Amino acid sequence: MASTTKTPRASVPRSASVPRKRIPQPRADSEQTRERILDSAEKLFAWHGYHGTSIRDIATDADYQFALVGYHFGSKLDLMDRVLGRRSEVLNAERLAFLEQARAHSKGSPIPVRTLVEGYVGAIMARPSRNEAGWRNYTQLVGSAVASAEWTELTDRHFNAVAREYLSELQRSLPKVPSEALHQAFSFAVGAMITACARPKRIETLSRGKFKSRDLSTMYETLCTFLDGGFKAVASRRPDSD
Amino acid sequence: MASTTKTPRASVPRSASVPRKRIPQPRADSEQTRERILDSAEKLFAWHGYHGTSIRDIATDADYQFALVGYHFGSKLDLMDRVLGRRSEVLNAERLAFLEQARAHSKGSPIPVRTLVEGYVGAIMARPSRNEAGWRNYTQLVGSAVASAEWTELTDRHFNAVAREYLSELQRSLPKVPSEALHQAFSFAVGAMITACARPKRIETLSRGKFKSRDLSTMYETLCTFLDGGFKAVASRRPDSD
DNA sequence: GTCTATAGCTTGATAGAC
DNA sequence: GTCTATCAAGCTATAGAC
Repeated sequence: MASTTKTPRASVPRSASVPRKRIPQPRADSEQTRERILDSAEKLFAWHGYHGTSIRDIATDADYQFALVGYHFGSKLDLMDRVLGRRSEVLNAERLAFLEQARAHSKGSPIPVRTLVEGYVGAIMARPSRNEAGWRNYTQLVGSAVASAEWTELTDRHFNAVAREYLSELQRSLPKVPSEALHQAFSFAVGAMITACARPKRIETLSRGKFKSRDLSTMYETLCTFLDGGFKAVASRRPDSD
Repeated sequence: MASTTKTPRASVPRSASVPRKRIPQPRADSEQTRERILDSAEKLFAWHGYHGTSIRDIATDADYQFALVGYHFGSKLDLMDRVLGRRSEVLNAERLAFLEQARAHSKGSPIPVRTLVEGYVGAIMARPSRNEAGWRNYTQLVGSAVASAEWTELTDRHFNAVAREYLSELQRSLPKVPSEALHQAFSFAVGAMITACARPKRIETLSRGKFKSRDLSTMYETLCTFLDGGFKAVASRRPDSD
């Protein structure tokens, strides 16, 4: 399972006793070790689920002894939290930056729905870099975490703050939509996005192999159109009269 | 965890040696036992995931000894399959019946997109009976199964056939939409539906408790509008000219 | 059909050498 | 920072009594 090329750390002569070895700050390769463990955990959690993956599996995949995982991350649950957090921080920062830019650009007038959708969805789907294996595993993991009851607390903590920012901006753009319906629509949109990310191959099996599901950016355009249309349909629905 | 009232089977004097006891056909209460085990498995799989639930947990919840689960269902995986299959058969039958009826009603002309959406989504969300605990657990379980890589084979097997029926009917209603885009749109719709089913409380946490997410039928109307709008937006998109 | 008992394995965590 | 060794607890599966 693990064919990762591991730099032969042992053979690097780290000058046995460096003149001033101060505080036990992370060594040069410590960070690299942590990253490789996170990569493996991310991959295995994504493919076999949290409980379906053992710490031993992770350590083996990363090519370390399994006690090291505990040393660096504490409990298995803490590890899961770090896996989710590592890239959610990137996503959150990008989505907020996009929002700031859109706000600046529109100078107080409402931001088009399509733009908001593109900002939120684009962060995870439109960047070519997001098709690197690590990100694919991550989106897959987040997709199943968001859909499962077990991880509500964790995913809420990592994603809700920014989601609320977009939601309130959406409300400004669609002032006539009742807030409850908008919350519902937003969660539909997130659901569509997240399962598209988590299981991009669904198109392949549904069409019996007729359509190869190349990568996420293939779906990005259609998804934005779909969601934009969805929001607008909810917006133009006649007010409930019953 | 288990407060299920269990009929005291032991005290029912089942006439120790019935005149003609033929083949070991399921006894009267055998089916009831199987159902109760399935109910417990469904609930626990939904809340803690497949690997997060042990056969012991299931047996305890159902108030039986854990060896009995193996006796009735074989391996844990077979049990999962039965849990998924039990209600998917109901859903599939209803969705197909709806489709038949819609076809008969429209006499050869295309069925409106909104109608197709209502048929597919309605089977799982619009029936008040679907808010019974068992169905709620089931939708939650299906939601996480569909979103996770582990269960692709299983969920495909249980749901794809009917999904394809709806998909081809959608294509007849929206003949100008490229087949690939329609496949994508359909999987977005399923994603939105399934996460709405799996995590209906998302609205609650997103709105910080402002909106109680009563039950699935509350969202049904908005979801149909949203999806209908999504399909139509994809349909009216100018053909890609790049 | 249901229960008791147990075999054989894997798990998460940690103590301690280097 | 990394590895070896070990632990108690939990797991699935099954054999056999009733």
